[in-house]
Formats: sequence, structure tokens, C-alpha cells
Amino acid sequence: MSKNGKILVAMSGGVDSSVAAMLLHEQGYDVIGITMKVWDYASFGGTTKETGCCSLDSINDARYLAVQLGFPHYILDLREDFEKHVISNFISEYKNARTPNPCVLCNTHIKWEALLRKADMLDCEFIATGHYAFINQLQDRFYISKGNDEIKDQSYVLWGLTQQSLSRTMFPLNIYSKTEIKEMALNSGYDAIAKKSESYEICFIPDNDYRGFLKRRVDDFDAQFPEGNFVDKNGKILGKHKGLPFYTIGQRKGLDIAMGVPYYVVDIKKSTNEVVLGEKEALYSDSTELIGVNLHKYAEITDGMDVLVKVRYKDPGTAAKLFNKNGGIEVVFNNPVSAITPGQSAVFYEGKDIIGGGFIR
RNA sequence: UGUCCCAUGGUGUAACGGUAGCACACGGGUUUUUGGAGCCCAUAGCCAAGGUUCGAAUCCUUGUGGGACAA
Repeated sequence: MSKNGKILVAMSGGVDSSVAAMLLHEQGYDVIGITMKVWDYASFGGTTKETGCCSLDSINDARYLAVQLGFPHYILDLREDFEKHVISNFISEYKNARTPNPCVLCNTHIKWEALLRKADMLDCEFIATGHYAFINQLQDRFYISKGNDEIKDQSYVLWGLTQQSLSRTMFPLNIYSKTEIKEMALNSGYDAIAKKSESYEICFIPDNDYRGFLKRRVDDFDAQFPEGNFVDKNGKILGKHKGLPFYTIGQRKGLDIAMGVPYYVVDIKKSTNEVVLGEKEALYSDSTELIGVNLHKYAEITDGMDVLVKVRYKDPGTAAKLFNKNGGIEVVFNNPVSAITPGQSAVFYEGKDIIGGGFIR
């Protein structure tokens, strides 16, 4: 493919992806804008407020930019894929008393795999997104590195991308900071887009009430997730909980239990329908196991490898060693880490480079 | 039934007779491409009725509600 070939740009309607498309267009690429429709708010009347990436407003904003700059824009209906890969996992994880990490799956399967299928159809070799990160290549391996804007680093949610996906990806915002991108949007006259607030909450649950969402999606919710006991580590009953999906490891708020010192969710026991509570100290552990591992920079992990591991999105990371174990990876931290949560992702780095990641067992 | 002890926000507790404070919980905000954490702010109380005193959560009396001894 020539340098200035066709490229598919995923446009959410937000500043980041808008400027990404703009930059590529300026650089002479043959840009095709795509806005993915992964969810239908109207069919799940939790709220009329549409704040997520699939709202009409967002689609319109993306289209407006495409029209202004003069490149084609399509809407891609990925609701089925989204249901299959993201929603179903979201529900089953809660059923298993785990805490799902939908953004990671959405990136891997929707924003990349499904989008690349569309790219094939449109004869595009590359796709681009508005992430603040670098794609690098080391011999035959492709890997993501953190962007220059560390506070805006999104690499944590990108660990699941396959080599195939990575080899066809471009991140036009890699060298920029969020502030610079906003300025570019303003300077180009896209004030409305530049001033949009950051997205937050789970995109398919705009009212942020994910228990309400589960209630609507799970048959006989009350029977599946009955009330039960809060207990301490010795099994002493401390109070009543409202059903396992209301809790996640490390949670403090909403326990409605006054112990004189802060109490946190330390464990969630599906077998006995108990939520174990304890003090902050009880949250620390010094190792964890990962499943569904995907590797970026190296084709395999050598036992004892030194890395930095992030265990949640906003986590500065903890030095650790990796070991192959039972087809997954065991992470042994140099210092204890708080609230390691089953279902969340652990991503390991070497400097700014992603070595790989996996789901916490 | 006799003696003794206790009673303070939603919970657990402080306050020589001199402005009722703390922790936790709850609520709000901040933050964030997930959940959670963190940080900031706020609401809220002297069991009841009398009395002593310039002044009572504090001392006295009675009542009410708990608890411990006592047969």
C-alpha cells in the first residue's frame, strides 16, 4: 500500500478521533470515517439521556466533520457483535461473581476485529483510532507503547489486540497530548467537539446503573442474585448484602456498615453467597494468576522476567516477575498490591512497551 | 420483686458544671474509555419531665428503656 492510501478511521464523535481523522486527512491519506453503532439506547429504556459513543449526536458530530473535510463517512452496525462479545461476557462475569472489564473486550473484538473486517471490504489496509499510544515493531512483533501524554495513557485497555490487528493499526495522536489535541480542534473551528466532556461510565449503561441493567437482562434476577450475609474473615456475620453483583473487590461505598474504621470488600464467595469484609490491610496480596493472555512485544514469556504490572486502569504499576503456569501466567509482585480483582485486566510493561496482558483469574 | 450500672447524630464512642467533638455509615462533588479506590464538602445527636445553678450532657428527683447481680 502506498503511503497515502486508504485508511479507515474509527470516529466516535469525540475530540480525539475527530482530530485523528483530521490529521490523517491533512497528511494526504484517503480517509474513510466509520462510526460504529454497537448499542441501541432506545430499546433499553433505562434513560433517554444519550451520552455514550452510540448516540445520535455522536454520529452526527462525526458525520459533520467528514462532510466538512470532504471524506466519506459510514455507520457500521455492530450491535450483534457487541452483544456476542461484550454484553454476554458482562453478564456471565457477574453471574460468576467476577467484575467484568467490557472496554477491553470491546477494543479487541469490536473496535479492531470487526472494524478490520469492514476495512477489508472497503479495501483499506489500515485502520486508525484516536488513542494516545504508539504502535512499534520489533523484528516480526508488533506492540503498543504508552503515548507521550502519560496521564491520558489508554494502553491498559488495548492489551487484547492481536498481532494481526496491531500490524494494521495507526495511532495518529501518538506524539500529542490531550491539551494539544483540544487546541487543534479549536483552531480548526470545531469548538463544540473540543468542548465535549470526557466520556465516562460504561458506554452501554449511560445511567450508570449496571445493576438495573442486569435486572433487565437477566431472567429471574432476584433468584439468581439473592441477598446474603456480609461476614468477616472468620465467618462472623456482620450484616446483609443485597446480592453479589452489587459488590466488587476493594469496594468501600455502599456497604452500609459502620465498623468504626473503613471496611472493604475482600472476597466474594459464590458458593456460599457471602461477601467477605475486612480492613484495608486485608486487601493486599503478592501474586495473582492470569488467563486469556495475549502477548505484544515478545512471542513468549521467559520465567522470572521482570516487568511492571498494572492491575487496574489508573494504576501506576508495580514491579513484578512473570512465570508461565498452567497455560496462563503467574504474576509475583515485588511489593503487595491492593484489591486485585478477578475479571479485571493485568497488563505488563517493559518501560513504555506492552509485553502483554491477561484477565485476573 | 430488692440492690447496682448504663442511656449523646444512622452506628460506635468523647466532652474538670462553661461553644457537644471524633471515627464509621449515609448524601453530594472531584476523577475516569470498565468496576473499585483516593481526595473534597455537607447533613445529622445530649431518652422524657421536673429541680439546683449566672450557666447542666455533666449534680438531684421521678419516669421510661436496656444490662448485671440477688432467689
